Amino acid sequence: MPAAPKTSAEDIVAAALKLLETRGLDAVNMQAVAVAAGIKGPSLYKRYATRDLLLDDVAREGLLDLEARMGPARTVAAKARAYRQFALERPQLYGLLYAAREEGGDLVARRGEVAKPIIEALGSLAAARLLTAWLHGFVSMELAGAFRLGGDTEKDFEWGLSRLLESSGDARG
Amino acid sequence: MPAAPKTSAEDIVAAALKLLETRGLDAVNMQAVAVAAGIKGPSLYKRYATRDLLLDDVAREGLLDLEARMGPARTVAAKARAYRQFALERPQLYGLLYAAREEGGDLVARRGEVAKPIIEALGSLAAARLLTAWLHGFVSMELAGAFRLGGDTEKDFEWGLSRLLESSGDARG
DNA sequence: ACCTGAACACCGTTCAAGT
DNA sequence: ACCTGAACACCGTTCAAGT
Repeated sequence: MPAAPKTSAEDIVAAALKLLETRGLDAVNMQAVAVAAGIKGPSLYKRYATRDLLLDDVAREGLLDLEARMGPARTVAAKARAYRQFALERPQLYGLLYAAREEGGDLVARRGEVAKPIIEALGSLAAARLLTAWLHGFVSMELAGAFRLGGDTEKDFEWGLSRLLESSGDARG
Repeated sequence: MPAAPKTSAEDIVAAALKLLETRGLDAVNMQAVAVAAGIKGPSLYKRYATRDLLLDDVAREGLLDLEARMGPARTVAAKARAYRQFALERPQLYGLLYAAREEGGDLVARRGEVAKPIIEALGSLAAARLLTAWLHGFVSMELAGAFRLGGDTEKDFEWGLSRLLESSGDARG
């Protein structure tokens, strides 16, 4: 007899995302995700052959959220601020986005999608790499507590941003 | 009867570092590190209460290596190149350096030490944060394969570096 | 087709006992 | 003091059996 699914791909990824932000990456284990999605651990393997593949899908969903967040921002500066806000609001998810895993997956390509609007707006691959590297580095270090001692992180972000956008023709957001 | 140690802190960290670079972070487990250092798994807990504390010590050693590598470089540009070379040569170790773990540890402070010479040379905390954020972001993305498609990574690095050091009074290395 | 309980391997960690 | 074997908990993963 054909069997009715008790859950869906959306529910599974949503359950994993919730566990990730509320209890951290370690809490996103196959058993916990499965139960949160209404099934048992082993059943999850019908959909994801390994935990890494599940995490890839979680990251993919996170990248879509990030793109949606940056999309409406018209200037590069506004996109950069939206990027940072996303990382500050969902630090565990942001950490997952840049934790390289599966070789076979297309995560690397999907990460590249985030940078595309910036490359187009700046009109230069080198300039886009300068900005995106700084952006990723800045929020990574901020999340890791690297700026804990002294200084005004907010001001440093804005200062760096305007410094990097100098003479690049981007309207100030 | 007092018992003679079969190994030393140096041997343990060295064994862990070797496992890290040759077989990745997952291979740095308590059993494997212990055996590589000449003892059995449970004995390692006499020196490190948890695996995370062992990894903290490995990261601490890695940061000392990184500082030693950057030390001789006289200009900020040369320090930045040394930083990148270190990351490219020891990617697994570099990944470990910036993977936040123990709250109680002093790793965050030790990471700050690496930036100190750059802050001093540039004479501005904001300018140092701009450069170190870009540096960390650039090599992180490079290691993660973000620059896989198109462009000349080497040239982009040099371009970004000179762009960031413009009008900062740093002699070209 | 999809779900489940039972089982296995591996790893972090503890502990009582050895020297 | 430091080392060890045995044991436990937890988790990723497999599999035979259910519907």
